[in-house]
Amino acid sequence: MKKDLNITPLNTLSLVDKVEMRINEYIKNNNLEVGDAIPKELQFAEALGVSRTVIREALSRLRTIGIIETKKHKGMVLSHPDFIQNFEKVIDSNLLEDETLKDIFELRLILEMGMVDILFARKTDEDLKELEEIVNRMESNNSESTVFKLENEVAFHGKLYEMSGNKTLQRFQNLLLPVFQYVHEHKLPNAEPFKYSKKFTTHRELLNFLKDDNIKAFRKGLSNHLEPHLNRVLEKAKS
Amino acid sequence: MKKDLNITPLNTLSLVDKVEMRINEYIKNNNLEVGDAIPKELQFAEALGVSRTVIREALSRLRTIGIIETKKHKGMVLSHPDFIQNFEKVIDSNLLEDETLKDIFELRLILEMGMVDILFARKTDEDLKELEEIVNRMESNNSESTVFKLENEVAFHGKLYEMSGNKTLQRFQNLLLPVFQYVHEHKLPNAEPFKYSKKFTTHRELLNFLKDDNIKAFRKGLSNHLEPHLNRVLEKAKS
DNA sequence: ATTTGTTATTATGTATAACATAATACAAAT
DNA sequence: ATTTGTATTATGTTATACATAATAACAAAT
Repeated sequence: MKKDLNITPLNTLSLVDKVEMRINEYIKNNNLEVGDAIPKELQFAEALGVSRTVIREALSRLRTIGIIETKKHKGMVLSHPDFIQNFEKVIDSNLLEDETLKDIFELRLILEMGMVDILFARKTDEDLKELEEIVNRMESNNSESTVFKLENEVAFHGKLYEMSGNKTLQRFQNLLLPVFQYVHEHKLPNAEPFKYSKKFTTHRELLNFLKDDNIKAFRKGLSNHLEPHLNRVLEKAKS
Repeated sequence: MKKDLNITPLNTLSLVDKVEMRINEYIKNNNLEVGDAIPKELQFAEALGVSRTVIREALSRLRTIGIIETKKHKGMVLSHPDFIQNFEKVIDSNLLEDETLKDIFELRLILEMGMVDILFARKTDEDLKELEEIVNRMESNNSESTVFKLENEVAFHGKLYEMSGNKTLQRFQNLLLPVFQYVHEHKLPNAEPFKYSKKFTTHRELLNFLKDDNIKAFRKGLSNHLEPHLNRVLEKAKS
């Protein structure tokens, strides 16, 4: 029997919240760059008129997202935040929403389809040689061990990301992979046997398209290769 | 004249580091789910034999990455971490490495090229109507104001992401956009006049491909549309 | 009977003081 | 000249105390 007063509650920012903002401003306003030192905890505390406790918690937040680094017992300096690092903990927590998990599943497909141009622009002969070795292993390894199969699958696609030359993309995909596997196994309908509309494009064929510098065929082949996954998320869309 | 003793330094994890891990373990081992309450600060402090200060800093980290939420003066509960949220602060800090910035620039192109399949699977007539309105505005707005042009450009491509139906992708792209603009303007060589190898594909044409359900033409057109950007990152690759 | 006021309890927010420990610079010793 | 000792400094950690908001239980008022 709650009455909806339709009035927005006033947001009481905590001291730490405010201090965090102030320190961020301080860094920006002083045009500080990576490597530059920032004032000591006590200096901040005195300047802002709050206790060291509050300062420490605000600094702790900045440290958590990676924009400052503390040299123990020495001081703090600005540092390059790691774009990817925080994802790891988030993903590792197993607390993401189901919808987000599915979004991530799609994201991985999107990335792989979208990197084709860059992949072809940057692939080297050395890359292709390595990739061929992976494919060879996949074919020789007919032991049907599901674990090995998956391992090789990951190696193949992982190599593609590596070949893109985009480290952030590569790390991002590495992070997405476990989510992909998880959603694949637990969150999507009608898991296995999938009927391909056409012939299934093998890893060997994909490799050959790369070697022949045939981007069109590769794109089509990759699309075909990923079709079962893609279809599952698209089926969902229709229902 | 450093002597290399060939002995690995012992990693001195701070108490907070350890406590953070312990609390993470606690959550996992007890199979706690979103919405579940976690013990009070004092209970943690007592159980782990450390001061409340340390507990608070560890909890602060978990709060920063979004896996717990504290109801002031009441207690803490597990919450869905926001996959994107942490990026905002990182990007806003202006402290990312140049290489990461360029990676992100590419990432945005990759996303846009890669989402075509999903885009076509999910687009609705309503979407197309909205998109058409945007294109109409773009064409009528011949005031040549760079600001307006950019605004419309953003609206058009933003709408494409919205049409993908993938909220995470959409938010991700929104985050990437300012980086994209920044790199576009400050970090890449030979900025403007770009000679298209073929005829430039306009927004109107892209819209029509969508309406005609012509995915092939759209893909090609989008590739052409993004060519100047793509070429710039690929030029870089060769040098 | 419902609302309002009172009170006690609890948990987080904040402040303060103190000590531990590692990094650094510099003096002292050999 | 290199090593060793020492003072200083800044962060890491603990302990204690109080402020404040949420909650519940119950009394008082209409």
